[in-house]
Amino acid sequence: MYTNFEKYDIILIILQKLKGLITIPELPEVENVKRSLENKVIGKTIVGCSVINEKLIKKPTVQEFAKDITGLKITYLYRRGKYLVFTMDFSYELVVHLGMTGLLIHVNNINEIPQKYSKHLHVLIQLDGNTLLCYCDIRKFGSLRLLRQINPYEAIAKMGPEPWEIGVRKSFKTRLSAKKWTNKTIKEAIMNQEVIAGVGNIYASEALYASRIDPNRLVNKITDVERELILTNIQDILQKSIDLGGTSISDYLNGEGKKGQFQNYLKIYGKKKCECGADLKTVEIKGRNTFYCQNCQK
DNA sequence: CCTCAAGACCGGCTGC
DNA sequence: TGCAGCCGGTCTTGA
Repeated sequence: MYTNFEKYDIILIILQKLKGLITIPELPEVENVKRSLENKVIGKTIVGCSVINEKLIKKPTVQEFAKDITGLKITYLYRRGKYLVFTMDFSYELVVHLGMTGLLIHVNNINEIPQKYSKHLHVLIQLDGNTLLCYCDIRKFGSLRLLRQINPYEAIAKMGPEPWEIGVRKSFKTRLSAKKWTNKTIKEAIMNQEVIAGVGNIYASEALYASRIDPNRLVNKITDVERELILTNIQDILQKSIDLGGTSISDYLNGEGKKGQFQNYLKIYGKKKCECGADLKTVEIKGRNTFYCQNCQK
């Protein structure tokens, strides 16, 4: 089926099967969506909008969303954490979150949407030049918000630093030192978007494994050196995944059937055994499945 | 007013 | 074949 992708402008590839688990769009995947999409949509004017499933439109009302977005020109596209933000004329912003199974795809015709997603098409945005920006979502965990720039989206306003922004080390450590985290586990803390942007369940597990730190440890027991190490590993792992994710999308477009290379570098998430040979443990932290090695992570 | 844990939201998939 | 339960990012709810 991958050969079919050759003629499609696939913007996001998700649902890579991994021992019963799935990869969901976290920072690296959303970054690749942004890079793939920006050249296609910047400068385009929205000439129409159809909302098939109203549940995904969070702001404003569905009727207002479709009416207000029509006629706006997309001037810029950026990523903030796991959110995609389309900057528009007249100080509007379209804020999109892909949830777990969101797909943003730019096509000439809705028939080009992969079959798997076509029955989960929820929002159709017509661009000038007769192309379509489609939002599909199997589990409907995603969201679209059309906002005025003067009223920033709260989740983004209070979001922690981007992993590579200037001052991230200081900001990360300051936020991690907040009273609310002292008796929480380190994994829960780094998964929270207010501590650092873009880290989800998979990358939290991987970064803590790379840091040799037990995800169950409480934040107030994590030394300053260890906090630095965690941030460094978050940066390295996310960057590597961004780079590999780009390769993956390119492979799909080329119809080579490759599933991307990032999963080949996973050390812990979804695994049964550690590289050291020990059986991995799983524990539920904040309702999320957490993998770690009792031998390597202390 | 605040914090915060738990529940809700979903449907493809697995396993019994 | 049927169906309960798993999975998880974010928002909502209620204590």
